This record gives sequence, C-alpha cells and structure tokens, in this order.
Amino acid sequence: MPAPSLASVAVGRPVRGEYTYSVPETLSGRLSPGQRILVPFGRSMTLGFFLGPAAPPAEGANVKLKPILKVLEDSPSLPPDLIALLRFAAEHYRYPLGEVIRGALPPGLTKAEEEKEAKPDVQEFAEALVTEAPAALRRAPAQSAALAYLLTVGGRVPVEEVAHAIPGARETLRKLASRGLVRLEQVVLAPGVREGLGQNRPEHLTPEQDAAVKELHVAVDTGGFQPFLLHGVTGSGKTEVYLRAVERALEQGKGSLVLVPEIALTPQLVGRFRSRFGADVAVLHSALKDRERLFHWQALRKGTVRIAVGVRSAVFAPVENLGLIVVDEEHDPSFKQEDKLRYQARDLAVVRGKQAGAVVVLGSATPSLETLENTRRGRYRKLELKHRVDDRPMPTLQCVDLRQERPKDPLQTQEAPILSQPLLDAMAETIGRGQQVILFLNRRGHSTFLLCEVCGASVKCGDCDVCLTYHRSQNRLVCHYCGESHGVPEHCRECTGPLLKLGIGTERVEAEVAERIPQARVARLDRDSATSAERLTELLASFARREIDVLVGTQMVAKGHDFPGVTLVCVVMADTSLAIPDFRASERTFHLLTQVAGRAGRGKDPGRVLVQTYNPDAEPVRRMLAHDFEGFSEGELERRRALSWPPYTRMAAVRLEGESPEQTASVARFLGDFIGRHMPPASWGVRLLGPAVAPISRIRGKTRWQLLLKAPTHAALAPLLARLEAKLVDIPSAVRVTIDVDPAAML
DNA sequence: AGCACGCCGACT
DNA sequence: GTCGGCGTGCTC
Repeated sequence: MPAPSLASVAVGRPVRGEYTYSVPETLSGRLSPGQRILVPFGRSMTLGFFLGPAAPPAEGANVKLKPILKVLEDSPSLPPDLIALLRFAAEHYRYPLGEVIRGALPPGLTKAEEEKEAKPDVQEFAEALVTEAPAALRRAPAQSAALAYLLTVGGRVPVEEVAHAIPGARETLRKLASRGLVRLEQVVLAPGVREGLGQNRPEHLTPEQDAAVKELHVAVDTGGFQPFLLHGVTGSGKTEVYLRAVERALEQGKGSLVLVPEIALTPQLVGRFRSRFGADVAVLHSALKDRERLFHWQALRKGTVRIAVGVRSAVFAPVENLGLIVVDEEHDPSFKQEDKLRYQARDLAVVRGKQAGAVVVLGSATPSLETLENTRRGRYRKLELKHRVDDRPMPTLQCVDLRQERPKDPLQTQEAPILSQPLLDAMAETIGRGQQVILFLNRRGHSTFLLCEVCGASVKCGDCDVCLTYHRSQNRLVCHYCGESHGVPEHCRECTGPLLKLGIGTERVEAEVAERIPQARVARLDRDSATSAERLTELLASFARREIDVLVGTQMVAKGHDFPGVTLVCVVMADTSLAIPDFRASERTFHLLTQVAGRAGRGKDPGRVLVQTYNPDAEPVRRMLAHDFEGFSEGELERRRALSWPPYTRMAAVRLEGESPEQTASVARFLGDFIGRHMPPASWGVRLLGPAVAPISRIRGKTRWQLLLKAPTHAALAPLLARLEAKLVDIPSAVRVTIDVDPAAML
C-alpha cells in the first residue's frame, strides 16, 4: 500500500471541519492515525491531529495545501476507537473537532510540543531517626524547630506538611538528613495502593446479584456491544455487580470504564474499586494535578492500568481494549456537560460501547425516562435487583397533604409556617428516642413560584409546560424557558382558589425548627453554609457523631454518606421540586424523593419518610409512596408527549443578541420564517417553539431573543440545524446568533 | 483562537 | 496627515 500523500487533520483551533495537508516524504512512513502533529495554520503553527489519509480537494477548489511539519509523538495519543467517539461528539453536539480532541486530552498533550513522559507522582516523607534533639543542635534553632515539629507530630510526615508549618523547612530537613538525624524518603503515589488487592470481596451474593453477574459475565465473555440497564433499589448492591463484571473483563484481558456522577460524593464506590483492583485503577476527577492527569492518560494508553473510574469527562479516557463500560447513577444530571462541548456522558458512553464493541451497564435505582424507554423498546436488556442486600426493610412512607394540614399561623405573620403538626410530632418523637432527623428542601436559588392553596396546581407557561417563576422586583411571572413574561393572576385558573407565593429556603426551615422544637440541636447544610470542603466534612462528621439532632439541607444531604442514626427523613415541600422550570421536573422529583428516602433507616432501626406536599396526587409522589420504580404511567408519558414532547425531546436554542431592538426582532422573525420554510416532514416531529414573539431580556443595552426547537431525536434536528448554520452568514453581524444544542435525551 | 485587513476618531 | 480603536473574515 502506498503511503498517503495527503492527510486529513483536525487542527486544535475553533474551526469547523477537517483540513487537508500534504505529507512530506520524510514523514511518509511515520504517520499513524491519532498522532499529535505540528502544522502551519494561517500565519502561525499549531497543534493538529492526524486522522487518516485524505482525498485530494475538489477540482477548482482554491486551496494551496501546506505540509505537515512534524510528528510530535511516535505512538498516537488517541486510540482509534476514541477518534471515532470524538468525531461523533463533534458532529452530534456541533462543536469543532480539533477543540473536542484537545478538550479530551490531558494538559501536557494539548500544546504543540513533543510528548514528555509523565513522572509518577512522588511524595517526600521525612522521618525522625532520633527521639529527642541532640545537644549538637543547640546552635541551630531552625533545625531544632523542624525536628521538634517532626517529633510532636509522630515522627513521620510528608515534607510538604512540615514546609507548610515552618517556612523554609525543606532546606532545613535536608541539613538534618545530612547529619543523619532525619531520613528523607520518596514514596511513589500515583499508581495507587497495590496492597489490599482483592479486599472486601464478599463470599456470597444475593440471588438477584448472582443472576445479574452471571448474565454480565456471559456478555463480557461473548464480547460485542450489549447494553444493559441495571435497575436496583437503594442498598441492593449494584456496586458489587459492577465489580464482578469488571473482574471478568480483566480476566479476559479487557479494560473497563466506570463513570460516576461526582467523585466527591461517591468515595465509597471509588474506595471499593481501589481496594479490589489496587493499582489497576486510574481515578479521574477534576481535582487531579496536570501531571497526574497526564500520567493516568499514558498509563491507560499503554495498558499498564486497565480500569478507569471517573466523572463525565472520563468517557474519553483511553482505556485499552475496552470490554466494559459502567455508568453508575445513570439518571444523574451531572453527566451533562453544560458549557464548551455540551455533551451527555451517559449517551456518549453508549455510543462508545457501540463503536468499541463493549458491554455497557447503566445502573440506577431510579433510571431516567430515556433509559426506561430504551429498555421498554428492547434496546437495553434489564437486570433487576429488587431486594436490599441484608434484607433491611425499606422505610415506611407517609404523605402529609398540606392542603389540609397546612399549619395555620397563630401569629399572622406575613409568611405562613411550613412545618405541619404531623411533621413536628414525628420529629419530636424521633428526637425523643435519641435518633436523628433530616429535613430535605429542594431550593434552587431563590426562585419563587405561585401555587394554589386549594388544588395545589402551580401556574405554568402555556407554551412550554414548565412552571413560571415569580420575579419580585418586576412583580411578574416569567417563563425561564421561552422568556415570556406574564402578569400575576389573582386566582387559580383551575379552581379559582387563592394563590400562595412560595419560595422558602433552608434558613427559614432551620429557624422554624429552632422555634418549634427548642430542645433540638439544628444545623443547616447547603451551598451557602458549606463554604469549604472542610466545613462540609466537619459538619457531616459532627452529624455522624450525633452532636446534631436535625440536619436541614438541600440536595447535598440526599447523596453520599450513611447516617445510621437517621430514622426520619422529611421532605419539607415536594412542590418546590415539582415547580422547577424544567420539563423533567416530575421525573427529577421522583429521583430526588426516592434518593432522599434512601437516607432513612440505614442503621438497624427502621426508617420513616414523611413528605409534605400540596400535590399528593402528583405522579412522582404517588409512585414513591407506592414503591413503584417501574416507570411513569402511560398517562403521564402521554401528557408529556402532548405538552412538551419528552421523554424524547432534544432541544436546540437559537439565541440572538443585538444592540438595536428593531433589528434584532426582525432577524428573529427572519430566522423563525426560515426555520418554518425548512421544517422537516411533520412525521419527524420537529417543532418550533414560538416563533419568537418577544425578547427574553434587555440587559446592558442588548436585546436578546431566542427560538426554541424541539424534536424527538437529534437526528431529526440535525439537517435543519445544518441549513440554519449555513444561513447565518447572511445575518448582519450587529446581531449575534448562536445555536445551542441541549445535550439531553437519548440517541 | 490568533491575526490581518479595514474603515472611522484624536493626536504628534 | 498618521496612530489605533475593534468589527469582520479567514485559516488546508
């Protein structure tokens, strides 16, 4: 085969498409796809990625080909299956390929420099070799101080720590070492702990776990793309199923990729992978230092480390001979990347599995509607874990109907109290038994919404089927989807009942608990109060030590740690989450309620969950109370299909921003018409929301408009978006137009 | 992203 | 007359 004379290259610049370069003879034997190369681009030189041979440019195309200047590495940084995935992502989420590739690589490979071998992470320890300072040190105060520090903290600590306590200690310790009083020791940290391999491997599995593991083993042995949904209730032992599947892949010489929502919130899972597979695991998260990132990348690429555990960006980890992909808590919204390349890591994981021919396991106690739908259609096979590992009972669930039980305010203050009598009774009783309570509140910002006191319905936008948010400053209701602003109605549209303005925060709840149950020790946990990671762990530790009776918190309390002392979990108002302006509000509420409920009764005492709501008949509330984890009812799905088209909705927003209101409005109308004229066949199910009838905001002299596109699949939207992008060149540049594709939904 | 080209205001 | 503001367009 003759060496290609033309090369297709993705340049690491924000430009669309692939570029063609000529291959100088000196390089013709050295090129292989996935390599980082140096290419001239415009007036400067830049990093590029060699993707493969290219066809000669079309006749008459006015391009002068430039040559590739240099190959920056012998073995390609990008494996072939990853190139395929990145190409897909660039196309699917409409983002420049070169930028997509650069974003996936660790820092250190993103510059046009020759590859360096990453040094493993080394930590230097200082160990005192004496038990007290010898007389010889009397005239060296700095050295005695450093030695004294060492001795007081136990004789052996990282040099970093001493240096932090005593400035200049690094040098001082070296002097002490040369005197033979201290030993300095380099410890290699990065590959993790080798000892502890195979720790904590339970002898027996539950029958359900066993069945799931057997099926996954067969799938891993057979190989090829096989997607599964692992649907297991909280505490059913999903992690052990993952571990066994990874084990099997390892035995077959295959690598595994495990995606988790947030490393910080899943220390147990990471710990279990570490203790089971030791140095065979690379843990990838945002807190890694550049050097560690590069080290892990190279280790995975070489195949010396065969398992990657990480957050969403780890979907691009260069795992060799990929045999298994696990996405834990697949419903979690943090798998969505919301800026730069906007992707949904769970979806990309499935695509990667398809391309690499790997088994994919999506695990959750509360799967997303997309995944449930894919399972229902037979695209994914379902594995179920319906029972908890040690047969601990599920907590008892109870609903407090605020329409009846709404506490009447004895003091007639402006804002009515929020803690109902049944809730206060349950709390007092629990605290009286020496057990603990979590009060959960879904508060997103300070957003306030209107809710009917009689029927519980909240005021919604007619176009978007999301709840309107009350803006106090303007005294208007605003739709956070389409931007439409409405006057505040006097009465409920459904039943003419009086409307309540609701927008309670954790502080209010905390204050009310303190007032109503004075003997309780209350603490608050949210983004505001947990200012630092230390504060957070300190607060959680204090709660775990039972120094606090009642913990009031937001989402943060819903995940993570087990508190055996907690037997009562209360959802202060389920409606706050039902009213968030998102078409997934109902689905999210169910996920949240179920997760929160999972916090109750993790110890030996049975748990109890109490949900306060104005909407006891709302589907997510009903389902949770009924322990129904099977999926939304046909009726609910039908409602969502009719109103806003989920669960199959993918959206794109065309945003406009300009100085002149008139000009911006006219461009918005022009684009609306253009989209209308080029709408795909009705059966494709694409809809234009609007078309823009009003600007969404006027800030800092700019007028903003947006047009929203909805479609059942991304593929249905793609041709229209391509047309639209091509049309944008005709738009006067005084109006800035951006197209934003929502990474949500299925493939 | 860079970088140059280009067309309007305040300066040696 | 020129220096320089950043809006606009291009990069194989």
